[in-house]
Amino acid sequence: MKKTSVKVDSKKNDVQGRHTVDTKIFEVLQSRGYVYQCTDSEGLQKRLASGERLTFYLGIDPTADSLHIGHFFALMMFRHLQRAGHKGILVIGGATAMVGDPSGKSDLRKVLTADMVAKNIAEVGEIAKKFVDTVGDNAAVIVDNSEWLAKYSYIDFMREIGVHFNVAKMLAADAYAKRLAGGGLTFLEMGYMPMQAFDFAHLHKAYGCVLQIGGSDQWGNIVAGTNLARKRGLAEGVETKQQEDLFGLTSPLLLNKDGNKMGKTEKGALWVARDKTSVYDFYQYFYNIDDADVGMLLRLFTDVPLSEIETVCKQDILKAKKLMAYEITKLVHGVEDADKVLQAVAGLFGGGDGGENAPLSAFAVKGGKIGVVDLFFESGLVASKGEVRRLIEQNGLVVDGQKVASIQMMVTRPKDKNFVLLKKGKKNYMKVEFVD
RNA sequence: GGACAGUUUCCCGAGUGGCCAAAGGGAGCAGACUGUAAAUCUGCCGUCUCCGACUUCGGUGGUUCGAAUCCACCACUGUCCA
Repeated sequence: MKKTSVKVDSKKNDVQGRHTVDTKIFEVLQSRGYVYQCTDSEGLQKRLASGERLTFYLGIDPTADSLHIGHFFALMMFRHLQRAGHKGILVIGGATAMVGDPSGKSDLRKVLTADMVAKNIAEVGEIAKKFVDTVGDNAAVIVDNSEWLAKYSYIDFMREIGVHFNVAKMLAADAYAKRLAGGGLTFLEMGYMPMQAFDFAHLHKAYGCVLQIGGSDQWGNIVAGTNLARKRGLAEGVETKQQEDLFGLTSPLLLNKDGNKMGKTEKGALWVARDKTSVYDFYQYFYNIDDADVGMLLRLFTDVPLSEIETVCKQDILKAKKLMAYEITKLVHGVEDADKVLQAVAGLFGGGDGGENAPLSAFAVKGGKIGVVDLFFESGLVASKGEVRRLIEQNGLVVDGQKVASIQMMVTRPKDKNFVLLKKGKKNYMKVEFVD
């Protein structure tokens, strides 16, 4: 994996160790479209504008071994806040993943084994580091919530934390609505909210964390956290100072102009890890996005100034789209890979021969020739041989610029090179290498 | 623990003994038109040695010439009662 390219802006801190904080960060977040709900918008705005360095946190449950675009959204918010000079804590929910967040789900989550969770923790932490700066003066802290949750016994947790939860209120929360409507809400799932709420309360106590950010589906959990922290503060006699109020901030769901969730590709979710979604596919996903969504994506996932976004979208939507896809790819996969994709794309779609360096998935063929049907099927570009036949009938397959006309066709190793470029439809490419 | 309902191809959802590889919709794929966009039109959309054969309708067994459809048991999901 390449170096993480999150820069530390040292100018943000002066010599005395006093922190210079971007007091406009709330406005920045708002104008770029990150803000959906806030527990106390005015209060938070005031705190963020005060110039004081705040500690905030974002929790990610390692329920899968990679991150998808939804996480990316929250991590961008994290990045903005950290760059603005605030101190971030990234909580990897090793403990909460063992239970499973029911928020917004209509079915019970598959319960993960401890092994799976352990594996996911490592992977997710690794990827998150691309967005989260862990060095420098306001280095982010990455912690696993099992550090503090695992040591609790059931009885202690119920007595200390559970006592603060009103089930009637929990059930009224939007997060449980779908599970409740389905009628299958389990006690396990009810137990999730207190855990996450406890995270916030704990972080407040241990790190002075005052702000939790997350996706809109986290609203219920976040509010529960702010409430719990207050209640516990009182219960322990540590009266929470008024200005020490806790804040929650959520980002909207990432929807395209038709109101569908973004981040799905034909192969499933759009992943941040390159072995799950290749850099090329990642770039292509964004390039092929609807024109109407380009501005939004530029605001959310790039650092391009707002004024520039507006101009470029208005004047040249194709240029804007290209910029957006490139910038996002660069952010997630690094400059080198982003440039490589750009080069390949220029070749593939610009008429030249981009096959040579294209970061496309490759497939090796033994010997010098192979039938087209087998070739396309075995390369994995097409799911079944029947489909290969259909595609040939529909003129959808091309080998090295040559339309496949018959299922009988044989593909042979070219004389001047040792590979051949397969194309399915207009934009699905794959490289096939001939090996001996 | 008891009574009842359900489990269909990627998703939703028809199908109650042969006319079922299984209606319809969505998603997806390909072609035309374009800008690697959208919209629109057309075709495809279980697998294969593809004008024929094979395997699917929660699982296992059974009835029948013949079952996604009937019976038994099991599993899971849900509803109501305790």
